[in-house]
Amino acid sequence: MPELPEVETTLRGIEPHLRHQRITSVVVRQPRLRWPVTEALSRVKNSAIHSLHRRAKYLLIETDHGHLIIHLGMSGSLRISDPERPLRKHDHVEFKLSSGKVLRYHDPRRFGAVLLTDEPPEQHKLLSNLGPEPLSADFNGEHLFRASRQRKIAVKNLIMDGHIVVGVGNIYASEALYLAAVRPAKAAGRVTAKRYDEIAAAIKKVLGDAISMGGTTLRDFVNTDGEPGYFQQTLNVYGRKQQPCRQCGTAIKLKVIGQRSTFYCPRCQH
DNA sequence: CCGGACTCCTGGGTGC
DNA sequence: TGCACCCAGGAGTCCG
Repeated sequence: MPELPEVETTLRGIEPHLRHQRITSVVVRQPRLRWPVTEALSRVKNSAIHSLHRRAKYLLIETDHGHLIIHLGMSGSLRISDPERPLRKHDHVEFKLSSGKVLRYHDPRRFGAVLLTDEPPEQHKLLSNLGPEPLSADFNGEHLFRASRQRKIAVKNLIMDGHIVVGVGNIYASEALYLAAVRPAKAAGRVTAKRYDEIAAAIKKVLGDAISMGGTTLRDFVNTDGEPGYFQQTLNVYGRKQQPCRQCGTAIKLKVIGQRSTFYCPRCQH
């Protein structure tokens, strides 16, 4: 399940293979993704790729004929491949490149998206109301503190709200709150400024470490079937229900918050 | 505006 | 080994 570090790792993996390329054709095998992949996508045929960027978990590919906006949902991946390589089940969209390689979008659960927009991507409605990037200087404890006043939602839901800060998925939300020693269910409006400093720092650490890890284990994105080095970092709480806390030995608890599994140490986190 | 529920989908795990 | 069942999850959308 790609979280922000995996999306960043994907970007870094495919970027060298797409830079200075032209898209020579587009094949859509399964148009039913999060939003239908329409015929309009074929407009990128015969256009040059100028740049790749990431905003939140969206990959943005600038071409002569608009920006491709790609989201991996929770099971999506992008891979550079040789065209004669056999298709895998769920290889839904393919871009042929002037290099002779192809970029394949693969997504078993089809929660992802492949869109094309004429607008500057930051003005697209999916991107226009997003909060700051978690690793940017705009994101800090003060930002969280201000955004959380009068809010009754659980602090975990606050940090997972893309309007507040982008890129904090379910796994890293639990991990960051563990590092910050804050109970996930605590009302966001009742968390102090000081503790938001710790939460912001923990988010930066968890995501930053995961990106470094992705970078160091980055596989060749060409012709690999395996996933790149996702989740190699040691998780402290996520998925560790009933297992001992690494700091104090207390059994890790599982609690569903906002329909999502949430893990925490009842002794270390308050 | 806010909070919470619902929704899309398939693979993997479990229990019988 | 097969089958029914349940669950996971990003994030947009809807409802009260």
